[in-house]
Amino acid sequence: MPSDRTDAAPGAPTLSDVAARAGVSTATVSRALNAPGQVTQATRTRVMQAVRDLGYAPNFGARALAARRTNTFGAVIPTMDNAIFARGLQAFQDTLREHGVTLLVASSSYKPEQEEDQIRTLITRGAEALLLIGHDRTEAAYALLDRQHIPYLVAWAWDEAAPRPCVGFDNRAAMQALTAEVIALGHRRLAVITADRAGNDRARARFRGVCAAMAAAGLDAGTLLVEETPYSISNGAAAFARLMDAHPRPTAVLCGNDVLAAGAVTQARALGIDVPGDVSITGFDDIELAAILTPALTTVHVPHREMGRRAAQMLLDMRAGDAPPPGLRLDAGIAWRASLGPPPVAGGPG
Amino acid sequence: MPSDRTDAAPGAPTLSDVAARAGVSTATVSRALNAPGQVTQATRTRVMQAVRDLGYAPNFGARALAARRTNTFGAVIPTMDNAIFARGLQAFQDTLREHGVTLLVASSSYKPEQEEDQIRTLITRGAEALLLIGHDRTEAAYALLDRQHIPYLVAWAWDEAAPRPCVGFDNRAAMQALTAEVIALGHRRLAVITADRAGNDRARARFRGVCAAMAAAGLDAGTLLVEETPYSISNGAAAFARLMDAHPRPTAVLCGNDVLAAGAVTQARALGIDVPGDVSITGFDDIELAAILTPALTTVHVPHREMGRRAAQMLLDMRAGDAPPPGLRLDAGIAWRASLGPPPVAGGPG
DNA sequence: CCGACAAATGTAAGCGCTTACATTCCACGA
DNA sequence: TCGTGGAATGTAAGCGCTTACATTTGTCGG
Repeated sequence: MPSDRTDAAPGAPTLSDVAARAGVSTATVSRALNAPGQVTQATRTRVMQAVRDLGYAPNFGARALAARRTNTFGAVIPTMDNAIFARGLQAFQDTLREHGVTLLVASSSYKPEQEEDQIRTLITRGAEALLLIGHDRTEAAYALLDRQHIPYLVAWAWDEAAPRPCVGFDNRAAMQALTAEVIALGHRRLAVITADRAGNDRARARFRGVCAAMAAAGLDAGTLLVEETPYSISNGAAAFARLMDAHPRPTAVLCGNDVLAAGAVTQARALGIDVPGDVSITGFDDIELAAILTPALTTVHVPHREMGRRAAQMLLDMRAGDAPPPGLRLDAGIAWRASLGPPPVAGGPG
Repeated sequence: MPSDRTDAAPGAPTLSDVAARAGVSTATVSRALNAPGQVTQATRTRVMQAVRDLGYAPNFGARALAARRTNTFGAVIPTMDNAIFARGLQAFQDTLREHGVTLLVASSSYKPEQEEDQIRTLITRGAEALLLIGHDRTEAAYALLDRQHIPYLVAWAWDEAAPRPCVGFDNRAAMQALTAEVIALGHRRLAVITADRAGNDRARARFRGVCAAMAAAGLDAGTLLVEETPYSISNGAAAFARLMDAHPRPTAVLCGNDVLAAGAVTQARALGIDVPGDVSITGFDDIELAAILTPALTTVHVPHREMGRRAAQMLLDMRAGDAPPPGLRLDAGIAWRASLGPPPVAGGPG
């Protein structure tokens, strides 16, 4: 019969309720829970029984406050709407879990102010380290991170000039390589469907990759048709439809990612345009969707899982006090599938 | 120059650092932050400046501890891997945000023990109310919820017999209606690709819907071919391939959800089987993917957004102390697309 | 059977915040 | 000029936990 004040209003059970029921002090309960080795087998059993009887669940806030650690990391991704970040984040989370760390995820809807907010929220909730996507963000966000002494890592983007730890692939180089292949197949009239480039360094880098490949092949980048639109299947479809109104039509449409490409492929079918017979379409990311489209999408394969794993490892090391590691560059290759082929004969080089 | 002990080790700035810098007490800072009206304009300005200067972010744990509220809800969904729950959860979250509530999401991988764990974790982190998917879970999980006095709501499933508040649609009835249409088109040899039914009441209900429709049409449910496999595109593809080895082949394959159906459709193409010419395929959920498959998928349309919105509203009411509401049933209709048609003539009723 | 040492347990001081209550300040009317 | 009341601010007591330190218990050699 607990005589503790906490049983006046029967709220959720607390440590001292458990202690009272088990007939020990709160310190012993705490130890039984967190360092079982420091407690007698008999005591532990008694405590555990009390925990079960009461349906006790510890209060994270109180624990964090007292112990000065949370074992929690955070990640802010641009969107949860599509699968671009899902696989990498899963690997990130799995690796963290192996090390006893919980991951909190927030999304910014590709908006810098919202990202800053989410960073603050995650810090507030005790994140001891943060994973961020790409380099573009407000100065205030970086300042906040520094003031709070929170280690952070930029992922999904590798940039040799970056003044911050990052892990990822070279978006520009990967897109340049893909574009070079497209050009090698004979395509001359190219178009791009890109996400908003403002505030999105990955999108900008990919776009620059296209331009670089054209320049390298002696093509005039001024002939490149550009559609800029937020990531979504329907936006990709609409952008593709607009491109098909151009005269002359482009023979290859390079999409900033697989989601836009999915819209393009779908729209092509709706318009009765054969892919890749009439127009070739490429993506970027190689999400699961890419392989099940009709035709299956030729795209840039990104090592999502490895990136997630490495990111987790790097961030764990940084929390442990290691010096910020140098940027880690992973390779992104081309996944060859059916949506890319030579240009139609009638529309060949001219 | 703060003389506070907290500046000995320059950790993250705290309330009292801000107070010192602004030249006021911690109480005033707290008020400036949480109840700006109670503080002079001048004071507020000074405090806010100090907050910015220091890059202060409040400590959620400490705040929750002192204020005894977190404005946080939780949701445990079976998986984040596919899009089934994404749209509904987004609407849920948006509605909560309008009311100043933050959502924490965890996933259980369709495993009851893991779900129990995640429920405990969310409670631990201060969830004041929980959204759960479906009715199947351990007794211990329900006991925990009750002990902690946490209001919770079951979503994605409506069941008139449920002893708990729930919001959703009638999985059995919806699947029965779809199956009835399939039978009405002339199909007699049916097959089902279902998720594991153990621990998944939605999958069981959908399966029962198929059986009920067959019984109602005078078909022998014993002739139904059944493939049970975890939700994933590749599992759906493999299950479909197995079904196509049967003699005689089924003329319609009813999938437990769109993800499995996506696998089936893809596999059909790989096998050179025409959909719906040779075999019809249906899904369930109507996720974005359904419309962009080739052929586009006939499926059960689920009112994800409305369900999410309603769930949020119900849970907010419950937190406010309202009596648990009666179950709320939403309608799920059929989204007619291209993947369902009459059976091939050679394989007609016989 | 005793003392010494280690293992088990208890005591109590905060962790950073909110908020009830106490105090101070200020504008205003008499 | 002073008293008064409400607004602004300060004081300090916890919220539920962990952990340094103190105390008790148990074990073993002599």
